Amino acid sequence: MKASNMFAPTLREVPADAEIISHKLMLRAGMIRKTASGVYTYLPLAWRSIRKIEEIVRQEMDAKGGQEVLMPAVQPAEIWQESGRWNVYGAELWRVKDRNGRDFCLGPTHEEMISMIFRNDVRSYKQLPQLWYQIQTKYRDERRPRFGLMRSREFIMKDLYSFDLDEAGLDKSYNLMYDAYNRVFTRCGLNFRPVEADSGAIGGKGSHEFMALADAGESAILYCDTCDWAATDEIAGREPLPVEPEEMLPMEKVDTPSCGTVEDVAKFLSLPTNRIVKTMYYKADEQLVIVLVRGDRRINEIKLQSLLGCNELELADNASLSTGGQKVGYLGPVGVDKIKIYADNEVPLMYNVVVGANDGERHLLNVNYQRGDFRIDQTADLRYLEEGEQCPHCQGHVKLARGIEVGQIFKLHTKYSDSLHVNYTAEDGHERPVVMGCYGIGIGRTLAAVIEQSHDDDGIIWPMPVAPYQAVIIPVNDRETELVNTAENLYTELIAAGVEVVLDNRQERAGVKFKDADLIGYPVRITVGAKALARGNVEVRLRQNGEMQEVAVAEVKSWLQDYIAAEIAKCSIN
RNA sequence: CGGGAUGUAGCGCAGUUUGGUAGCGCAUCUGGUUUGGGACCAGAGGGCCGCAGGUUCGAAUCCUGUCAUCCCGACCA
Repeated sequence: MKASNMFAPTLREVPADAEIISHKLMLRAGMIRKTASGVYTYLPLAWRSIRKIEEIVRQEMDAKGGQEVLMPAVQPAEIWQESGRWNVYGAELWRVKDRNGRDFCLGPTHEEMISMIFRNDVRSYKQLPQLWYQIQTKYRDERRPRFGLMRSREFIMKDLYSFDLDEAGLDKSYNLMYDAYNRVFTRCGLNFRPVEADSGAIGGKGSHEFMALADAGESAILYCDTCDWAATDEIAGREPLPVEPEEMLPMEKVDTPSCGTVEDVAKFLSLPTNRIVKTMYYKADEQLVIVLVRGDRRINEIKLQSLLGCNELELADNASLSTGGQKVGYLGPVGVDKIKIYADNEVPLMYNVVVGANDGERHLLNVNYQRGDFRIDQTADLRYLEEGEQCPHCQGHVKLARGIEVGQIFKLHTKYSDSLHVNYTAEDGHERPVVMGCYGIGIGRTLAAVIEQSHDDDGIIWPMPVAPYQAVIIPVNDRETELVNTAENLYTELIAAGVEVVLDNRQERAGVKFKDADLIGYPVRITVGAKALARGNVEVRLRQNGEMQEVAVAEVKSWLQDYIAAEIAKCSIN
């Protein structure tokens, strides 16, 4: 590619709406442009990198026996109604109507579609297992698109679906994908970590997320500083630690004026926050429930929602509380009889706790569940694990990091085969539901994650396997024909050798070309200048560390080929 | 969904308070000088001031509505 004709509109200034580094750099390097909120056009440089990531994904999927298909982005409402998700998915499902008013959606994912295909054409156990995948544009009408390709409404995603005879087959498929994902992200040059995860709206039990570690990440992950346990904050939890028994003191009601929060109460009573029990009213599908948690803990609404099995969960507003004369900040479980009470596992073990008195600005001291002071209908792990707590699996301690979710793998079991009646005929002649798994990779998000992890003040530093081009040749002065000719010849030779190289033949001063080269992030820069050329050399500079060396013109091709091969090898497994 | 902010040239912004017919930097084009880290001089082109309505002799500016974009929050009792 010659830069004079390359469409890479680099910017000196960043558009004001870019917030994180990868978004800014992709805009500045002329890789993407915004078309609407959360909808982007991929310009040539971004598209080249995207295709490289896709290719890595294809190779690793194929290596596990995956077969690529392409399904429609537009899906009829009927199949979503059949699975029940038309109503469950919520506002993020991008619904559209055709000219006749028929309902469709732009697919956020393709479980329904692929299940239909399977249902129509696969009958026998002899045809299993199957691993089908697709790479395509998907849609989620995000409540708040942000951070460029990181959280967009239209995005490119690889989804693979596995169909197995039984759980053992699913485990095998799942493990194949677990391995494939490690290979994919390693080959993309990412610093990542697989973590135990919640399966969310897609459903099913058993899931890992692949997290690229980055401060700009939207997910929090907890990991052990000693063993290799790691999980998202959404599901991380542990059994309560044993509590020292105490003498149960008589319950007492005290005035606690203007103490609206746990911190206020703790301060007012000179007690640590872990001696208090928080009482939270939630509205779960319009049903009021109470949730109790230790004062210094945070309720994990994802855990709560999956326990309650409700579609919508929100904290109750003041209006729905005031009926009983209760006051936010002074709520408690004592004396409550009509509302179901859920408690985090730690709560029933606690002695002499403080709770709201449900009586003006007062709290109750020395409340003991074990004495029967209040009722709990169900206990469960309902809180977030916090940094610094003991690891759930060893004596180590929990650390917190941020990550970008670039992939997730799920065991769906028979969730969709049951609702959509996806069966096969087993060896014994009976119909059985097929056991499914699904495995996603956010292609654009992976690209963003790479940049997020690999850049400096001047621009992007591409890992070789996903760089849009491997090298750039810069003749330093375009009036000197010897420089220009050498650069041209080198370019022709490298192209013939299969090197992905750009010749920056623009009528620009050297400084402009250097700045653009750094911004775009070509891994190797070949500078053709008079001084070195007098010695028969060109300068070769590495983007990743700025190292510069002279290489004889005749040696450049083999030098580059070696370097590229070595860099790609650095990002490979085995 | 709630709150806040912003929409003026491709990008970044000023002008709005106090209404008088639109400006700066970068980018673009032309000519010249320059040529190893975003050059300089001279000139030029480019804007329905988000959109719609209203007030006014006159609106980027005031009023109403609407759309879009961005940020923060989405309840810790």
